[in-house]
Amino acid sequence: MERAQVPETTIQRLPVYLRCLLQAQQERMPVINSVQMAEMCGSNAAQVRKDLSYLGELGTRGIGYDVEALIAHISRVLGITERRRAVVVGYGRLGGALRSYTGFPERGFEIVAVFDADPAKIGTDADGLVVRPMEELEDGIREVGAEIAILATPAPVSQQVADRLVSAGIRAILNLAPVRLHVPAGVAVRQVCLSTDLQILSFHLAQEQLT
Amino acid sequence: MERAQVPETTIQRLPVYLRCLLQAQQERMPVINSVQMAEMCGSNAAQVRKDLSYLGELGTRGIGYDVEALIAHISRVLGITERRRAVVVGYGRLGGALRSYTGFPERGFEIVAVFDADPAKIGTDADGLVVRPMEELEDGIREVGAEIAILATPAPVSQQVADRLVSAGIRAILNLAPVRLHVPAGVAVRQVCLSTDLQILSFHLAQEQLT
DNA sequence: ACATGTGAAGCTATTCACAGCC
DNA sequence: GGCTGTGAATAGCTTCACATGT
Repeated sequence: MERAQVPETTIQRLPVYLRCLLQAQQERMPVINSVQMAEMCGSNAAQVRKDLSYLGELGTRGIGYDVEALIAHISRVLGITERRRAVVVGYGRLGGALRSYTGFPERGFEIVAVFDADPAKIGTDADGLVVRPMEELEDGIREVGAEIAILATPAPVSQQVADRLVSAGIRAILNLAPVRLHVPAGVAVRQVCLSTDLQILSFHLAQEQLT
Repeated sequence: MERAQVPETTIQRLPVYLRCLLQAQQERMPVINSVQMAEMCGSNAAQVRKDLSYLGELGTRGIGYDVEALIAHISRVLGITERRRAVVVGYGRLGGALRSYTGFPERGFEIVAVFDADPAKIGTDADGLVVRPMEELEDGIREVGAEIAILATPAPVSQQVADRLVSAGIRAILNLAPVRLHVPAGVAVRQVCLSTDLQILSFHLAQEQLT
């Protein structure tokens, strides 16, 4: 293992840096420095430098960071130099929105299959893909070579679907249902819960209101 | 200021505790202890106790925590004893999914208005609400007394819409567009970016793959 | 006996400040 | 002179371990 260990907090900021670098690239900036990056992504210069230094010595003293090179490097660290294949499981309103979200392809991801349990949806069009039945989940995942699953099923069934995803070889799950998933070690899960975010916002409103 | 200062990390876990307590309530558990809570929400007992202790002395030594009382207390801290009113801005596929998401009402939130810029959508039904034009944004927000905005507009216009939300008195924004919003102090923003989450998952896949 | 609440210890992350290099 | 990379200092979070109360 060459790369010592990039802290998890740093990893979580890499996508932000990448976004800001892509913007700089569009603005035809050949080089960017830590102060500019910090401004663009709402951080501070020392943090940016420290984070990037975990990935290697990527900058040039007195100059800054080469935008192209840094984009390439962060993309490599994030493992998105090739587009990664993902499946959407649960084609309700949220699953539908995710399937047709245009931001994924340009950020390194491709939706390659869609599954749902509802017989009325099976076989219908999902923005260019066909909605497949849950019975085909394991085979379908192997067929298309998907590595990531976006889980947009109803909360009560999410755990059992997750178990099947894992047994089909999925190692990364983005869970949109408000339940904690139990998965074996080696499987990465990220939880997105909009109600949770709203409740945190509500806390801040409540704080202000007790003036 | 009576309540010393609840750490931000603790606040972020309160919604998780609340979810787990509601589950305990449904299972007719009158009392729960820190070990059980930790198991249910994937934390550890010391963390649970420390977090809850920031809110006051809510447990009984030798017994544990009264489920009902703790639900009430956390709800109060999160400011969701009354349902908070939110507007959805941007009624595309994502905005549509959010508007009809049934999880909000039971977690303390109510969508009270929907706005969009597209003339073809204005006036149409949004699951029981009427899609209103962006021209009515400020007046509409004041009219319905909304405190929170869920921002699901295209990335390029999100900042200018956010500015208008703030000038209309909104103090909490849930931003679903992949751009950093600049807002004045006193306005809380939470950023949800699914591409970011996928990229973090991709990093973990990449780590494993370099075996 | 049992489980909370909490100082203290240990650990991780952020910020500072400057040496090192262009 | 300017900007990176980084050890040192600081701040913040988590875990431990036990005194405290039921």
